[in-house]
Formats: sequence, C-alpha cells, structure tokens
Amino acid sequence: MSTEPLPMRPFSASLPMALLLAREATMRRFRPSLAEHGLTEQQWRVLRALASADQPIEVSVLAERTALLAPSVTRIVARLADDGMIRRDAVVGDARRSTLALTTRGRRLVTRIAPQSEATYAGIEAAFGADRLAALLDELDDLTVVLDAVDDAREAS
Amino acid sequence: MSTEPLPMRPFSASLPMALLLAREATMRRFRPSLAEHGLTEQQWRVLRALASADQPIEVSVLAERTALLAPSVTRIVARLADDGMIRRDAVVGDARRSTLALTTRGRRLVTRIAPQSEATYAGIEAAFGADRLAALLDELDDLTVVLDAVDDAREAS
DNA sequence: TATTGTTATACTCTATAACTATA
DNA sequence: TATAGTTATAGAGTATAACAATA
Repeated sequence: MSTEPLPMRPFSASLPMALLLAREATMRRFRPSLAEHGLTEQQWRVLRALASADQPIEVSVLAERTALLAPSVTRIVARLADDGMIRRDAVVGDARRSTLALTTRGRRLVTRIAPQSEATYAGIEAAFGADRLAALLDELDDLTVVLDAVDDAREAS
Repeated sequence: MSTEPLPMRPFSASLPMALLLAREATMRRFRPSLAEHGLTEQQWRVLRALASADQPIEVSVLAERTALLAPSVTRIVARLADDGMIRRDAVVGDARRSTLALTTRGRRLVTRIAPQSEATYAGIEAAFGADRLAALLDELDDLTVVLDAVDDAREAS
C-alpha cells in the first residue's frame, strides 16, 4: 500500500459523510416505529410533509420538501392514495396540477405515530442536549439555505 | 383539511430532515464530478474510505465506515475489484476474513478526483464560512458519537 | 455455538428520458 | 414553446434471511 498522502481531506473530515453518519445514527432510532406501521422512510417523509403543510400542496412542492424526485413522489403518492391516506384535488384554472392533502385516515396515522416519534426525539435531546440540538438544527438549515441560494443565483445568471 | 394541530414538532424542525436536506444541498455539488467518472455515491464512499485508511481493512469495518450494509459492500467491492480498483488479501490465521485496499489504479482514480472534490469543498467553505463549517462538523461528529454510545450501552446491558 | 462474509430474494428508490396534457 | 406531472426503464441500494466456511 502506498504511503503517499492523498491530496484531499481525510474521510473523517468529509461533510457529506458527517451528515450521512449523523443521519444514520439518528434514523436508527426512528426506524423501528416506522417499520411497526409498515412505512418506508420516504413514505413517512411524504406523510410528514403533508401533515405539516397548512394547506394542500402540489407534487413539485412535495418533491422539494421531501428531497424526493418527481417520479418517486408520483409512485409514493399513488400508493398512499390507494391506501386511503392521501387525497388529490383538482386545481381550478390549471388542469395540469392537482393538490395533495392527508385524508382523515392519513392524519390519524400520523397522529398515532407522533408520540413515539416525539419520545425518540426527547431521547436524542437528553443525550445531546436540547440547546445544542437546536443550535445544530439552525446551522444545518442555514447551510442548506446558503448552498441552495448560491445554486439559484448560478441558475439565474 | 383538519385544523387540529398535530402533537409533534413541525417538519421543518425535524433533525432527520435537516440532515437530509443539508446532505442533498451538499451532494448536489459533488455529484457531477462523480458522474463524470462513472461512480455512484456508494462506490465513491468505499473508495474514499479505503484511501483514508492507513492500512487494509475488513469488510465489516468498511461497512461501518461507509454506512453501508454488508451485502451492499460485498457487491460494491466485487465490482470495484473486477474493475481493478481494489485488492483483496487473505488474513493470516483466520480464513473467514480478508482485507481490502486500493490498488495503484484505484489510488490513481481517487487522486484524479480529489482536486475537483477539494475545489467543491472550497466553494462550500467560501459560502458558509470555514470556521462555521469546522464547528458544524465537530457537532455532527459529536452527535454521532453520543447516539452510537447510547446504542452500544443499550446493547451491552 | 458464534462469527465473518456471501448469496438469495423481494422490494424500493434513483435517475434519466420520453411522453401526455395543458398552459 | 414551456411547464406539470406521469410513465417507462434500467440500474442500484436496502433489508432480511439463509447459508457456507471457519473459529
């Protein structure tokens, strides 16, 4: 094995890896509860995004908020609609679009999972510190906003 | 749509989502360079982990460091070994194990990608701030360590 | 018996392109 | 012509269980 150092930062200092490992460590605690309800992570993201929206939203918005591609959203939504968790409504004035919202049943499902999810969250806060966690969340949001803003500026130019 | 608030934090305050969105915003900048070299994210993680190891490592260690499952590692390593990027060596004294390391060719591939990767990193530091980024990395690592430590303690008990 | 790793299998997501309907 | 969304398709990863070899 060569001893020549590579001209790049060590793996342990990689931001994508740090984000991935932190997400893994976090999700490891949430997965059992999702599995119990037969939900994939992506399905849960969709349900969660719809539950948090204060009004029905379109596919493109849902895709952006869940970090899923449009074809994935189409499939996941079709499945959840089949299961009676999601409702589609036509948008007046533009027949290409439709909006998505949770049905009563879908809302009930989210409500059923919420307590376990919050308990898991409390455990993470207890282990890491609530203030630290809040600060970390702020930094993560800012990083996302900053990087997306630069991307948008590039696109516009 | 019901107006009853859900008994859980808003989607925007979800740690798993914040980590995922931050990772997406970050990876969006690295992907073009990987695609250029015909590598998937996971293959790159494997190559990167081996490049950073100061000695050959076993499949189980590689799986842990890359956040991949053992069957995925087996397949990815087989492919990269076929392509001549990775070398397997028997472990003396235990025929079940073998160690993995980059070949000269694999090392050359990583070396070729490294400059682009570092340039992307520089862009992220410029946009977000090098100090802030370093602090964020520290917090992410700590979060991971803390959560894994609790998990380990649970297992042991 | 426990461990390391591979194989088998089913499912899901990713990614891109092509396509439909509509604007 | 551009946009929103769906469909088609290929490829890869995820997850679990079963298995082989070895310790």
